[in-house]
Amino acid sequence: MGRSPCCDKVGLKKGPWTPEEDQKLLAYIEEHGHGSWRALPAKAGLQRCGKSCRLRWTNYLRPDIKRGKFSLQEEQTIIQLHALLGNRWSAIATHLPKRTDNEIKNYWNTHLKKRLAKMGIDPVTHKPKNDLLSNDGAQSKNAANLSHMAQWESARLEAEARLVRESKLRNNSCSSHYSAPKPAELLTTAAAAANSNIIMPNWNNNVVWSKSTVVRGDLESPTSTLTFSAEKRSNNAVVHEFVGSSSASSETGMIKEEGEQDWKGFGNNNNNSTTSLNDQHYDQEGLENSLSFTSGLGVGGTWTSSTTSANNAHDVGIDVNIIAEDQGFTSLLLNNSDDRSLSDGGGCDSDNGTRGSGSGSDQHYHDNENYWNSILNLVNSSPSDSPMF
DNA sequence: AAATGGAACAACCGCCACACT
DNA sequence: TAGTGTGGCGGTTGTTCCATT
Repeated sequence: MGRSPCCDKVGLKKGPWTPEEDQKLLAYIEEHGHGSWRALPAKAGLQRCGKSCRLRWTNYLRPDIKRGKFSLQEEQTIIQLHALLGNRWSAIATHLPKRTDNEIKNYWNTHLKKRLAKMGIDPVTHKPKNDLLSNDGAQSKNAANLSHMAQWESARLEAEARLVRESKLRNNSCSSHYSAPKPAELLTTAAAAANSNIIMPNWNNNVVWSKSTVVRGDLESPTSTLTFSAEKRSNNAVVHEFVGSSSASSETGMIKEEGEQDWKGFGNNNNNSTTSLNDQHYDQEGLENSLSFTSGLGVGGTWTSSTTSANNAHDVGIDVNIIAEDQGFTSLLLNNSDDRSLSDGGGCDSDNGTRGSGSGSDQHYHDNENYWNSILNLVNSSPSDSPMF
């Protein structure tokens, strides 16, 4: 017996929502929470399917949604995260407070994609189109795809390794015999394959070249959302802590706003085994001045804010600690990137675009301190910190 | 003023993963 | 363990708005 489609009932309304419907849905959820979406329409007196209600709520009615024009900062973040994550809109949305994945997706398709294309950057690979056309186009494209895939694969392997590690640590908290494979070991192949250059544009018509060195965020497998490890302290786990400070406005950065927590009470029965960014224990009152979060990691190694380029990281954003969670892994990555220094977190400043006098591929891959630094800087820093704007 | 085409956005559809029985 | 229900995600489509001719 097959499963019946969500909206197969005759008589269910489709199409645009009316203000009355919105009101009904809003009122019901405010009073009862959404509970089971499937059951909601009947209870709320709506001739809609549950799925439609859920979409309407998550994409439009939720109070913690910011609508309207995307800021430059947001645009930049989207582009960079897209280069990193591909079309994982929900993951990208995690880093854009108050924006929905649908909105970001639409904005990408209608604005950013075209703009990148106009600038001669392939919106899929984030590489210059010339690059793809010259040499062997198909080969380059394949390499780019491979890059994305490799990043995914590396993230997936990392997540798996961590899960195994965590469960082992819990089960054998006192055992020292466990030797889960280090992420670096798991990732060697993927990391090597993923070592490719990605372009970061800015809207001043400078194309900023960067070389991705496959430093990775804490990505999960492609089928799940981008999350950060909010691991409980286990016996063997080293817990890195990053404390940043910022005067950034709430418009940028990964700041959790009031509404997000408020709505947790509305029947949200998600029991994700992982903790999303939104679940990080942000101290709301302290957001404006300081933020702290921890990331437990089961692999040895220490990291301070000065050991990576993210020395000017502010706020909460991509989990900087994780990038340097494993020195072995980091070393591997650094080696793969021709031992490029990461100490100068200048991000994607104009320096990186000054390649006019250069020649050949070396200039082509002109140091940008690396692509990830830019992402980190941009996502983590206030707009005023960004040389881009 | 009407027609047309493109842009922007809301909503739908199909698939998938996970939880539950 | 298989079957089923549910929610989430990404791709796509439909509709509306607006500028141009």
